[in-house]
Amino acid sequence: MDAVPAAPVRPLPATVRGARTRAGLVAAARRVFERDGYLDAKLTDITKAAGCATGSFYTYFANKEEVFAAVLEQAQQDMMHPGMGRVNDSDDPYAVLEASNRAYLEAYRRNAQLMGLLEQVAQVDPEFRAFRARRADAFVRRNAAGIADLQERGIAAAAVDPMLASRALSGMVSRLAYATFVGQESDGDGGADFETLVATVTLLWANALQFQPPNN
Amino acid sequence: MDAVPAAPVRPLPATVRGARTRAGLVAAARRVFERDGYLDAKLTDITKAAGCATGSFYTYFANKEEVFAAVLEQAQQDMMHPGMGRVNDSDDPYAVLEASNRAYLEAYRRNAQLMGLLEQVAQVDPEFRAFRARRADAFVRRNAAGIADLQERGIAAAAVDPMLASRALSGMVSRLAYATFVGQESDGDGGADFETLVATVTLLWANALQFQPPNN
Amino acid sequence: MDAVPAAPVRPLPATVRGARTRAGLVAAARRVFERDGYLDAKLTDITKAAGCATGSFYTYFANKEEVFAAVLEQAQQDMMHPGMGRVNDSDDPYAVLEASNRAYLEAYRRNAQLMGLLEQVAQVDPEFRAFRARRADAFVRRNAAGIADLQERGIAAAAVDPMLASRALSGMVSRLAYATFVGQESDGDGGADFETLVATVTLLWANALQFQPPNN
Amino acid sequence: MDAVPAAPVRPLPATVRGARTRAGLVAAARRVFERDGYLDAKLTDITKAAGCATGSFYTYFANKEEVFAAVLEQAQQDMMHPGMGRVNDSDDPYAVLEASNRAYLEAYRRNAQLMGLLEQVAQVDPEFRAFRARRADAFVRRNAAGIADLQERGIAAAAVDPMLASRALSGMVSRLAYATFVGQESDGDGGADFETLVATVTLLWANALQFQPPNN
DNA sequence: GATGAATGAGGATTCATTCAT
DNA sequence: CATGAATGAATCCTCATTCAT
Repeated sequence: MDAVPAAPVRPLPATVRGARTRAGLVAAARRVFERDGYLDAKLTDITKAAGCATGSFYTYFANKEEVFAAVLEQAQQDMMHPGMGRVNDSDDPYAVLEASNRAYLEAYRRNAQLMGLLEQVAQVDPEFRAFRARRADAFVRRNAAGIADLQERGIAAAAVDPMLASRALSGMVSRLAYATFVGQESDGDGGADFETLVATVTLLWANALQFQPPNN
Repeated sequence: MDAVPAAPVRPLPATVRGARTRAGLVAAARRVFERDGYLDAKLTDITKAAGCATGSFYTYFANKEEVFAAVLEQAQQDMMHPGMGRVNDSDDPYAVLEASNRAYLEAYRRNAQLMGLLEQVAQVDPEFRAFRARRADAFVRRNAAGIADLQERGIAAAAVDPMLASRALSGMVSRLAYATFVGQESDGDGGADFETLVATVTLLWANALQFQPPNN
Repeated sequence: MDAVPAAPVRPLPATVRGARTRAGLVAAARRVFERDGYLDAKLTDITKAAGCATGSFYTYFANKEEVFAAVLEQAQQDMMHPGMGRVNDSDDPYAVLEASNRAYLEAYRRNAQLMGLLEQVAQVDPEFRAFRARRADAFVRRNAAGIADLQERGIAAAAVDPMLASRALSGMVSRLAYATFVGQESDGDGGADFETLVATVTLLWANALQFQPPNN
Repeated sequence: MDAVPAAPVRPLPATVRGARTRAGLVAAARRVFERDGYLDAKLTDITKAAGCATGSFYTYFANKEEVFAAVLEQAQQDMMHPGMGRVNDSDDPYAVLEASNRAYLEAYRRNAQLMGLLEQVAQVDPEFRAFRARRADAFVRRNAAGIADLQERGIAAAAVDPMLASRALSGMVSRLAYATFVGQESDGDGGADFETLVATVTLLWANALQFQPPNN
């Protein structure tokens, strides 16, 4: 589920050589994309960086979108953010929330360049716009479920629609992640240190939902 | 202040005719941009839409960026969001916050297409990236000042760095605005009705900062 | 005689204001041509430099060639080189030759930029190519007549066709003038000092024709 | 040494087909340049003449300058003028001089169109202006060395600075070559026959330096 | 599978010249 | 006479994609 777009079940290379070439292209593509941006990346730059001929590209991909999809796919596992799926744990909800936020922000930071790239591509290619929307939506839904659960258990006291609240709060986190890790531009600091980030975001989130102290 | 980029003090047309042509071009540009997106907009489409010759475009603008800057400039007043600058009013802080959020979201909704466009252009043109960053920063700072004020007055009880909190909460609002008004994509509703939006966002914000009930 | 081309008897301005505008345009044109070169000079730069409207240009000139012709015409008097027309003077032929060369080189030096311009325009516009050829030819013929005269009088002993010799020797001088005063490029010295130039050129010329010492 | 400009070590085609196409483009370019002149030559005319697509041009050259450089390069060997480098031969200096002049003029005549083209391009493109200057300078220096040698050996009696004399006399020859072979313009003859040219130029040169009869 | 040359549609940009005011 | 906005033909150059070797 959540398949990367533009990947029409092209059979993976049969030969070992083929696999190597394809892998080289994907790696080169990621490098070139991160260096030049998606739009300014030329297919020939990618093949040049991969050390193979222009034509070889088309043995494995139909176009730029497809390589980008492959790059994304390759990074997916790492980008999978745990979310708040396990909020109804025996653990302290606040701690769970904090762990979730930390995991999300860490993953974002690790793949910051790629996330920035995805943002760029989404502005340009409808398929990736949809892809991004799907991912965001999954994240939002997971968090919405968590919120609803906390509300039911009386831990989140705020009387808000879980879905809308999740949209707002999940957005708050992802926005901050983008601003901090991608849009650094020049500043140098701009963003507080990582732990402060996690702590603040978690606190705001918990406050917003009016987390109640565990009653026991 | 907060000048739109790529606008190197090109003298405005001296003649009435010139002013009319220029205005026509800006209007046409906005239409074409909103219809085709920034990247797919052809200069000739703009002149065609404006009903003038290709060359006339270059009487007023050096390139696409410059017209886009002009489009932006023309929309600036309306996009000016009041912010929370007057939080320390005699009014109820919660009401002030709500008014501020409503104003922001209304302005965003009114200029949704343009905001989407700006997002797109920012991904492509560093000057507009900087411009967007400047605007966002101004918004964040204003809100940070408001938060600090509320903290001093004991109304906002949460022990958070005002700047970071503002970054997070301002981001929450703008992100939601973008998702709601620009990224509607397909779903018919997707977003709750406008008033619910305002109410929820305001509630989450106030909760996050632990607004205290007015003591009287 | 020796009319500058592209000057189709356009009536000079009737009004005083007109005369002033025209003069301003010619002066501005010379400045712009010398600064940007003929090809890169834009008509609008000229009008801008002259401080008048684009359209005004066409009140006095039909195109770039015509202004350039006017610029040339205005400089003609100064560029008129005395030549060797008076070689059969009572004066010492060597002294006459030297005076002639000095005069030519001085005139060239004074109008070096313009001469370079003319060279450039001649490469581009057939009319000015012809003009330059006419001027060169006149110079050559005058010198050829001088040479023939000296030969008849037994002063120039070399048995050469006067016309061909003049072509060679006149070319020698003008070439050196161009190389020295126009094509300096970078060197800094490149050319010996002016008097050495005159002396050497004169000596070579006299030697080439085997000037005989005055027999008396 | 004496590299043609604008040729940034673009690797020559790897394939035979590539070499053929490139060669075809260079040949076509020369034809078009000679037909239309450098400035009026359109890139598409060149590809059309070469029978290939517009884009193929850019596989081998970045722009007009680069093809022109290639055309020049291809003609270099033939344009290499022997000069007077071997004046201190056992041969009769006069004969050596004459041979040198003949060789120079023959090479010039063979490549007259190209020389004219170079003159034109030099007026327009600084890189080629420098190139022309370099070539001219090499020629001048070689001849200056020859003159100095003759002076030392007492053959050239004229008391002139060898460098300046070479500048003048080399210029005389090249100027005459240009006037004769390139600037023919209209006149049917204009220039005497080739042998007369060689003889006259040689005589004037030898006289100018006051060649002494071999003493034996 | 790999190679890399060939393709060519498509769009931005320039600037001399006109002409209504 | 002066003004300056409007015109639009004309070219350069890019680069994703194909295909013969």
